[in-house]
Amino acid sequence: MIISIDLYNSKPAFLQIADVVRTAIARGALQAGDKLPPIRETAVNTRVNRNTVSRAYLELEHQGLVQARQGSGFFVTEGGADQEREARRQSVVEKIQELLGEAELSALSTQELIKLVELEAKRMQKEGAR
Amino acid sequence: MIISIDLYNSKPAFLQIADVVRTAIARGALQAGDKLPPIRETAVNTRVNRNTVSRAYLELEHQGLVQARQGSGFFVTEGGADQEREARRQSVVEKIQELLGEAELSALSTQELIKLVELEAKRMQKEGAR
Amino acid sequence: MIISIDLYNSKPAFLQIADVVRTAIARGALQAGDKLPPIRETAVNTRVNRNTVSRAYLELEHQGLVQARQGSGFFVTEGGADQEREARRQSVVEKIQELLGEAELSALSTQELIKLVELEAKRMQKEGAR
Amino acid sequence: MIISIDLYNSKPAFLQIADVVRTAIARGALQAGDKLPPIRETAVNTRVNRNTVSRAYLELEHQGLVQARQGSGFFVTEGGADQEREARRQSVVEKIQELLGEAELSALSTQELIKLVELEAKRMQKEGAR
DNA sequence: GTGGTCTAGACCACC
DNA sequence: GTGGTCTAGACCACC
Repeated sequence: MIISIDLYNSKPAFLQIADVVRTAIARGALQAGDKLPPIRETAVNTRVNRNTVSRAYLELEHQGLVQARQGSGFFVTEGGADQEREARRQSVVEKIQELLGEAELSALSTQELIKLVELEAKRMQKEGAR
Repeated sequence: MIISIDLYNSKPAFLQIADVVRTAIARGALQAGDKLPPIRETAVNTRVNRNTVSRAYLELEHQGLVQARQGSGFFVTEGGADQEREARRQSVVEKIQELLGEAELSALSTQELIKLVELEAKRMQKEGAR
Repeated sequence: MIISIDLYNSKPAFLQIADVVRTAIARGALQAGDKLPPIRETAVNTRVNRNTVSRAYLELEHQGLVQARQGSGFFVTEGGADQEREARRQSVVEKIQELLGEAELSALSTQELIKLVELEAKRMQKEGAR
Repeated sequence: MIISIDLYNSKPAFLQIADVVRTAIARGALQAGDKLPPIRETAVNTRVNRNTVSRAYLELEHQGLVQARQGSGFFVTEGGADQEREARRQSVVEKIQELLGEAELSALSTQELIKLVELEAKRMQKEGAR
């Protein structure tokens, strides 16, 4: 796994790095027990100081997604994937609630909203297939 | 129709007033040809200066949702409701696209997303029924 | 660029100010990216309150000709000049249609009308040269 | 010649009647010495009181376009057509001046203006031919 | 320094 | 009664 970020993005580099790892865990690209790329290696790949990568990994450790083993590296924890997926599910649920509120204020029924979701999902699939 | 706003909200008062009217138009509470509450009346109800209400109504006029008739008041235009509903639909579609993007990064399938939408819709219905 | 208006004109001051700027954009005196004179400066030059200038600039922003940048000023937008020129061309076409209708009711042929246009154009050129 | 007007038009009936006659004179449909339709007849055709028609005809007499002959009717005067055509020409010239002024403020050259006049003239001819 | 929002109050035009 | 324009002045946010 190679981590790369966008240095021109205004989002702090350490947050971007943490996000990339979180997404990899959520999607199963990194599974329980898997080793994260070493700090030095990620620092080179992202053209960022080692301290910045360190901060990103510590962030993930505080969150309980990964765990450092002295002299060996960072490893994905047992419940990490489930925890991250649950957090993302929560965030999606919140956005859905906003969406439903907005739909209600727009005279859009839930039926129509779901149709729109299906429609857009198909459109994205097609575009992704290109 | 009585317009009221939240003076402690950081959102400018004139925008809040415009939004209340826009929503009323989108939902059909104010229909084509209907008269908006007079500027002075809304100023009293919202505890805001006449100029501020004036600005809100002017905003809606620029948008083509209402039209002023000198000495008579502001009236909802013919195509106003359709225009506003279409704008809101567009905004909902954009949020759906964001949501689908996020769902994909979270290993959430479209099927699961739609189930979540249905679930939340039911929950909100229940809460609304209370 | 210095904006000045006629305070004794019955046309509202904010419209006069907006028209001066619109004309400057149409003629290329203000080009895409150019900064408008600051609100306070124009208020002094036109002997009008800041709010009045503000309203004029807001009008232009609603129209898409200029754009405000917080703490920096108002700037002419990319497509502003083209948009304004097209609008003016449209307005001229409408006046030409009226003129042709009137000419027809006056037993004036199109040929004669065009001769009149050329004649008047020359007269104005001479007067402008003085 | 039958005179008819639009009773729902906000323009006063007597002015509408006078305009119809003036246009007929300018176009040569009514020539020097020709008799205008009798007041009573025009009153019936326009569904208007005889006094109103009378006022219209008097207006034209004041202008020197027609002349009453006791017990006989109203007749187009000798110089009437020329006078009316000159007046209309003058009015057209004034509108052309406005147009040229506007064109100048819009970065439209006289050449382009004349092209627009020719273009619109052709368009109107085609539409009239239909 | 630059724009954004708001108030209180004046005077006007149209109805 | 209803909207339209304007002033003088306040306080704020972004730079």
